Amino acid sequence: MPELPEVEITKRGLEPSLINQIFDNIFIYQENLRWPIQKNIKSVLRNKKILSLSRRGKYLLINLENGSLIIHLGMSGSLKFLSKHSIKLKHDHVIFRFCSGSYLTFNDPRRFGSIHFSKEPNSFWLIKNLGVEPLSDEFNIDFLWKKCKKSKSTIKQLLMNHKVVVGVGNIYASESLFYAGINPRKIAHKISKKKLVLLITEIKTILSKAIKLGGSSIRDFTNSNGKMGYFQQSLVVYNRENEPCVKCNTKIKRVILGQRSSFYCYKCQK
DNA sequence: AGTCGCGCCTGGCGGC
DNA sequence: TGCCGCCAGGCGCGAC
Repeated sequence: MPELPEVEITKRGLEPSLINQIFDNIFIYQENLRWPIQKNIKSVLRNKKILSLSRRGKYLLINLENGSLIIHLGMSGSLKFLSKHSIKLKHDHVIFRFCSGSYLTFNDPRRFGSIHFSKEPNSFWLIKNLGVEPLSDEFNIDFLWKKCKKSKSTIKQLLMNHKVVVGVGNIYASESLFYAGINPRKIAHKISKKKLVLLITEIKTILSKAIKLGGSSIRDFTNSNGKMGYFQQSLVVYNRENEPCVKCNTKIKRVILGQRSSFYCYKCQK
């Protein structure tokens, strides 16, 4: 399931191949993704050149002369660059063809992903209300302290609230709370400033590390080279219910918070 | 205004 | 072996 690191890896992987490509045609095999693909997307993209790629939260932005293609990978989405025509795979919902004869395919078994076009992506409805980037300087103790002070929800739910901070999904929320020694069920405004400082450091560290290692993957994610990420091998609590804690050997617990599985060690995380 | 529960969708897995 | 039912998970939205 792609989180911020996976999207960043996809972006970095695709960028060299996509820069300067000019859209020729778009083949839509399934228009009902998380949001229906807009009807005019073919005409909007045709003959437009790709200038750059960027990322906002888990949204990948393919920036053109006239606006941006906004792609979300949902839970199971992946993008692949193909230098020449190839057989359409199951769940290849959209295939972009470039004038060079190369292709970009959007594959997404669960169809939680989406594809949009916007002339001004920063004010696009899916983007404009997003919180701060966790790897930016805006994600600092003053910011998180203020957010926590006025929050009645648990720290894990606050971390996963994309109006607060983007890109921290279920896996990295669980992992960073473990490293910071904070119980995911702890109410946000009851956590000390000192602990929050540590939490910020751990989030930044773990996301950077995951990007470096090539992204994590539980089941569905493959990066743009088609290789499985291997960060999953270094997950310490996520999906490890009843396995021993790496620090103290206590059995890892699983609880549901906000409809999501959360994993933690009740001895190491207070 | 902040928080919570719902539903979209498919593949994989456990149970019989 | 085959089929069924359940579950995961991102995230916008409506309800409170």
